[in-house]
This record gives sequence, structure tokens and C-alpha cells, in this order.
Amino acid sequence: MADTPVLDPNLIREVGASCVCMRVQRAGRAIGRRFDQAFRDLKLNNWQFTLLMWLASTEAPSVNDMATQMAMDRTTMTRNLRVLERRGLLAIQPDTRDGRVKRVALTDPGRSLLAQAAQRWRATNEAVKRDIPAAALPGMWEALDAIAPT
Amino acid sequence: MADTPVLDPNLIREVGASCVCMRVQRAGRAIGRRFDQAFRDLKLNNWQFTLLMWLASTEAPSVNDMATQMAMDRTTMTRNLRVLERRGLLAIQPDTRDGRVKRVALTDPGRSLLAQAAQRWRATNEAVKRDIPAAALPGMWEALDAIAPT
DNA sequence: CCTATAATGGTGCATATGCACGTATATGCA
DNA sequence: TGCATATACGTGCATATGCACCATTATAGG
Repeated sequence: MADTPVLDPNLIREVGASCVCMRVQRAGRAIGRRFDQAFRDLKLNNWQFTLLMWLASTEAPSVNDMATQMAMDRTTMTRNLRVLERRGLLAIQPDTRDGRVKRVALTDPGRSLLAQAAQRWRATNEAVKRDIPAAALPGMWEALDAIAPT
Repeated sequence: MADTPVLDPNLIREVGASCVCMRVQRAGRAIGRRFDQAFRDLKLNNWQFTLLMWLASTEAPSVNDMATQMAMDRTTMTRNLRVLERRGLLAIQPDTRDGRVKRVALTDPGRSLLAQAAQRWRATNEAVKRDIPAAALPGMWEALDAIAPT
């Protein structure tokens, strides 16, 4: 007899009821689509908005800095930056001191596009917050920051 | 003079401090990688585990049912199912009554793999929960469910 | 100075994600 | 019955995601 491991029905329920990964990922897809829609006419997606906005607040970070900040693989960052560079929204320059490092900076068109996106962001963010019970917000914030420390 | 919209420094701070989308997505990437590592030797990723486990608890759902459950685009679901079907972990059959509908069911190899993955899931889920302040958990749960209702 | 090691970033591959659009089937209404 | 509409699903496209592996540059230790 093959002793195929048996799948415990209680386990199935446990996963459905308590899997943190599933909850976060599912919410991530849902909220991502919502912001994507808000930025659609600017041909921006939620990820690009976040990245450009962070860039606006930081002095010429390296690719590595950015990947860390976004909790993203470095190689993913490299490729995603390329899309924005092609559109002229940011510029990528080698560091003058360290030949390994590349530094990323927002361009004027990038800044301009961000300014256009700002109102859409605010409206969507407020709408999302309204859907979340106010008492639950601080807990969510703290928990998400624990999962991906700033 | 071109009246290029100006990017308000206060806005930049506001986005960094309060963008729900960024927080959820960043945490999603981080936690996804963590579970991916736990399942790596089984050649499963976190998404596939979630999907197969949900399949184990549901009687032959349609592709649409599954996409809704996972808060995912229908066409993404179609394609992702294909990978698991190729590996024989699930079976896709046309509905006998409605020619448009396809129904998905877990196979024995799928069930067996899930049983192997179960302990890894539990250990990782517990570890993640330990990293989250206990008081923050219920709020996160409620908030994520509000963002992507079950 | 020279070499071992570390740090930084890129490529190839596979899968994941969503939208616009297309096809096939079912259903409601004249 | 016959057609308009709705529903379920698939394809083509572009981008996103991460891993294994590779190339280049910096740095520490002799």
C-alpha cells in the first residue's frame, strides 16, 4: 500500500481561516487594481506612482536602495526602472565615485506627471480608507510594517 | 511661461506616510517571498499553495469562482491554472450542463503535495505571526478583509 | 601591488498580473 | 422560433516578479 499523506480537513479549514500570506496578497491585488484604475489615463500603474513619489522625496538613491525600500528584488527594480526611463520620467546615471553604482533621479516630466496624479491618489486613498473600519486601520498599519519593515 | 504643475513637498510626505496601496503591496511582496522559500523544494509558490488549498475545500468551482475568491483577474486565473494542470495537480473539465463553464478539481497527486506542504505552511505562518505585534493582528485581518471582501 | 572577497547591477528564464478584444454558449423577450 | 444581450472563457500584449547565474568594480589583507 502506498502511504500517501492524507490531507486533514481541519488543516484545510485552518489555512483558509488563518493564512496571513493569502490575506495580504489578495488584498494587494484588489487594492492595486483600484489604484491602477485611478491612474489609468496617465498611463501610470500603482507601482510606478509609488516609486516616482518615493523618488521625489529622496536624493538620487541607488538601484539597491530603491529595491530595499520597496521590498522588491533588485533585478525586478532594474527592469521596472527601464520602463520609466524610456518614458523620460526618470534618469539613470552611473555614480561618479563608485563605478558599480547607478543613481536614479526624477526628471521634470516625471515631477509634472506626479503632480497630475496627486489628486487621483488622494481621492482613491481616502476612498479606500473609508472602506476600512477606522478602528482597524492602526493595527493594519503596524502589522504591515512589521511584515515589511521600512 | 508653461504652468507646469508643482509638486508640493507636503504631498510627498503625505503619500509616504499614508499610502495604503504602497503598504499592502510592499508587505505582499515580502510575505510572498517568505512563503515561496518555504515551499521551494516542492516547486510550489505561495500563490499555488493558496489556490490548491482552497480547491481542497471546495466542490469543483468554476474558473470564475476561483478568480473571484482570490481577488484576481479571470484571465490570470486561466493561465495560472494551466501550470498546475500540466503538473497533474488539478484537473479541468467542461461542465456537463453549461458548455461555457469549466470546473476545476484537485487530483490525488495534488492532494498528496498539499499534505507535504502543510507543515511548512504552518511553521511559516506561525513565524510571520510572531513577527507581528499580537494587538495589531485583529485589525490587520479586519482591514484586509474590508479591502478584498471574502 | 596583487589577489581573494564583497558589493552592485544586469540577463535568461519561468511564472504572475491585468486589460482589450475575441469566441462560444446560454438566456430573455418579441 | 429568432435575435439581442449577458455570461464564461480564451488570446495577444505589456508589464511585474523572483531566482540562478554572470560581469564589473571596490576593498581588505598579505
